[in-house]
Amino acid sequence: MSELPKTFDPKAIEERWYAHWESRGLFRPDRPDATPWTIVMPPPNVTGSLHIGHALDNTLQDVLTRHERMLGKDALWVVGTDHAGIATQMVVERNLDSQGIKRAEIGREAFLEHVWEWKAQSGGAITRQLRRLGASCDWAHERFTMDPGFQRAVTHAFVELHKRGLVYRDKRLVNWDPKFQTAISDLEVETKDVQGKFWTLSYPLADDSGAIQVATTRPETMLADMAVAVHPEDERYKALIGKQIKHPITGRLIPIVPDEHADPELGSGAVKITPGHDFNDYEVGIRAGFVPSHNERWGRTAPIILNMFDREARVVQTQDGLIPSELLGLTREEARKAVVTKLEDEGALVRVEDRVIPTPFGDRSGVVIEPWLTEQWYVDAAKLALPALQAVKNGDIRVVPETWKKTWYNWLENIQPWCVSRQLWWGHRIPAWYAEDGHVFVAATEEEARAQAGGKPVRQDEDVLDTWFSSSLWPFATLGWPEESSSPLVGEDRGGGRGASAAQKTHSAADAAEPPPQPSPQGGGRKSELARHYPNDVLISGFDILFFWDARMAMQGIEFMGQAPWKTLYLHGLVRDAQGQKMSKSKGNTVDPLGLIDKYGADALRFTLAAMESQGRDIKLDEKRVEGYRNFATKLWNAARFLQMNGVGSSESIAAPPAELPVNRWIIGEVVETLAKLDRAFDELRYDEMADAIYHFVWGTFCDWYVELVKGAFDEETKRVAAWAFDQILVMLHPLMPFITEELWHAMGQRPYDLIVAKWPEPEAQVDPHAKREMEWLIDLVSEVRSARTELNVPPSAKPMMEVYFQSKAVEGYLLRNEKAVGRLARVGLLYPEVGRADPTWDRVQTKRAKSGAILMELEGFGANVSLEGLIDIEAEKSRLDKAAAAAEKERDSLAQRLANPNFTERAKPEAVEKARSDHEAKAAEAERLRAALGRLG
RNA sequence: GGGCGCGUAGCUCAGUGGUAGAGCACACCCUUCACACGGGUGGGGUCGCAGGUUCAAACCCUGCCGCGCCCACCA
Repeated sequence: MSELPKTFDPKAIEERWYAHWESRGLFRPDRPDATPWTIVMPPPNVTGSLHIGHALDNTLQDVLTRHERMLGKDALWVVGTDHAGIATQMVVERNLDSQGIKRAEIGREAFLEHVWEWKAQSGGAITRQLRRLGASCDWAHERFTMDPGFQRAVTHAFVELHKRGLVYRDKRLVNWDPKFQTAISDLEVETKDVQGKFWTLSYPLADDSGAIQVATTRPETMLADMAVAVHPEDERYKALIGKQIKHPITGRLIPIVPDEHADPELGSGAVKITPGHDFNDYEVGIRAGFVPSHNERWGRTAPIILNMFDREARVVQTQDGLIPSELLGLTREEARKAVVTKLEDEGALVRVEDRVIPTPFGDRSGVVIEPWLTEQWYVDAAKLALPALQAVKNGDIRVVPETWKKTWYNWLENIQPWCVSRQLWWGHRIPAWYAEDGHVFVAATEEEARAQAGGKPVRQDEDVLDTWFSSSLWPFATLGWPEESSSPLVGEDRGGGRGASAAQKTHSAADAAEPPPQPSPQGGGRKSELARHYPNDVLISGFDILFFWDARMAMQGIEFMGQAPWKTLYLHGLVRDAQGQKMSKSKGNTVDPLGLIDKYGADALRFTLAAMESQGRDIKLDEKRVEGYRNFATKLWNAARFLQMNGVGSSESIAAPPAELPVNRWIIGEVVETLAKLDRAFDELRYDEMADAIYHFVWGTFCDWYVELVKGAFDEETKRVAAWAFDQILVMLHPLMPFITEELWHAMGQRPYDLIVAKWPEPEAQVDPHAKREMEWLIDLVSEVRSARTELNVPPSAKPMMEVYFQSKAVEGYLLRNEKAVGRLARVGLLYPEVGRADPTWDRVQTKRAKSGAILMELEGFGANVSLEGLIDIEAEKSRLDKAAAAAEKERDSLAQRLANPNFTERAKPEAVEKARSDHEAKAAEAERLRAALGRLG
């Protein structure tokens, strides 16, 4: 036992304990025979730094992991970083730029070397920051989504999917990001409303018999128009169907086609069709027959689709060579202006209106996305989605909160093919090789591909995979998949790692470093890490990546492992600022979790995030709240100091010590009840309830009452019980506040093991209802006296005498056993007159005292007067009693009214009626007592 | 257009059928020998609005008002 400093300084202990835990391998003690429990951390971007969302996400995960570890399980929290294709490539490219090095000039290989170099030097700052939060993940096996093992897994997955016909190459319109010059998936497109214009153009008929008006929000794309569509039932245009139009700028002859896409209500009812640059028009083109359909895609004579943009979205010549040369090379914006001017000059511009246009933007680049015709690799998401959908429907995956199930269904039911190729350099190179004739071979290695090609030379696909493709393998690829190895999981690419594994290997049960773990029902030990830890037990993620990551993990996990990747999917909300605004760097309203940790300690931040995490809501983070929980930590710290000063140390047993004193029997029961609340909260993943239960027990029960009640009365029994109860507090609070609890755990006594691996309590002790009733009576009495004193302005320093009487032996016992505590807490001296309540003499005593100035206390089975001759105003006392009596009467009457209603007594649940009856009796008696007291005052 | 969610004390939020809760803030009192990052006491709510179901509704149902988010090709 060591003496505690007077003030609690989180900084002084956090770093020390984290290093201690990590260096001894306590985040993953060797428990081969224990029941496995598994969670994987959403791998943060290697370029990332810890923001408040990470802090929330990882706090929630750490709370569960620490709890499961304390339950004796082989708790594995998988950690690692994501290579983050676009983000990382951008960062490195920018760095090189500032040194005057251009990516395009140095070439792919040299660039990738720079990326790896950058990663070795500055990547993974976030992993240090996670440590500051207290995250107890398995660093010894830290992974990276580009480490060699992961590369093998990704390649294997892609090749397998291809074999199974679930991945294919296709030429169709994609969302093209002209800034990054890569395809992106639907999910990476954000549609935002932009103030734009609506142009109505006049297209002349080729036979000079007139013109047709078309409306568009993108006039520049008219250069690649291939048709004009009208609704087949639109009477205005029926006669024109089949006629040709002479395009006003290019002179191209294009048909008027019937298609239901044309909305007669919108614009002129006729719409220009540009299949190469608009998703709708592409579909119209297929229906009208001038765009290759999916069936004829690989046919010999695929129709041509006109394209007028290059990869930067600058105007290029269409295949028919009809775009006027002065327009070539213009950007989209320039082309729009030029086209409008030309149309105006020709009198083909009918009208321009202002209009709000839903416009697609790249979520990372921020530029307008261009639908563009390219060949890309696609995953047949619709097929993979079905079992993922089913897994939630049939309960294989429990979704918390349940409301997200509908979103899950809705998205998976309408899922589109997933474009997984990216025209980037940094990422998993697609394992596809092309022969000179264009034939494609998908294989794990070039050798295999060449073999498939009959020995002819092959060239690997230049593209890389969507980062989410690799991270969707995270729940099993981190565990050694595709190898079904039975050897312990081996981390890869641990360059600069912290070398915890050596310590872990030397750590064994012989050290008595931890209590015996809970044995696995399967016998454990024999199975591989993959078999032991898949499926994972829980996944915790923000709902913002539900589609990006969670759903894709479910699809890949079921496809490759035959089972959903996790038993429970827990989704939390976003952290917002105190005003409820989404945090963003541009708004400048971000809260830096590390700053909060510096100021208030990691425990306070963790506790705040957990306390505010109620299911289904975003969190509005208010720094005041963090401050409040810092105060809570200080309160706990000082309680420990106080116990120490009174000779309380650590508990000798995990089971509650034997106790005779009601106050001790009572606090043991309160621990048991708190534990039950916590266990329920853990079952239901209710973090707010965990925090609430332990907070109120520690502060409101243990500190405010137990410690106050036993103050100055630390006999041996009380010391033992106090030590036990405080130990239980430390254990129960540890998952939420790991640092301060570990510190106090050791400060309170010599321990055979660290708190991080201590055993989570089991309710071996019992609630003693007698002790509970007694202490609650006592607390009521003290509260009543205090309240009356304040109301009647009795000086705090005054210590008047309180004359008491009892109606029953039981109540007499309550007071006699606790008279010192009552005297101290209520600040009164006790006086026992030689009369009882049944004795009419007592009534005269009360009346006499009341008239000369006394506070009259009336509790069930008990009465008292606090003599305050000359100190109180009788009128004030009268009004106090009258108020109390009126309140009791009001409740009595409302209960009486309910009981008088035969509908209630006949139809309500019997328990409800019974409760109303007993409440009514109690209230009636209380009112009577108070009125009697009032009567004595005249 | 479809879907989801929210509206409870000044603020942030619990509470899912039986007499409204917490933290913070606020007011008053207290240098009581663990803690002023503390202790004590207290004020404060037509539970968005209107109907309905029920003996009984903050809680269930319907509609409305206000706010937020997600999805969707209206040129």
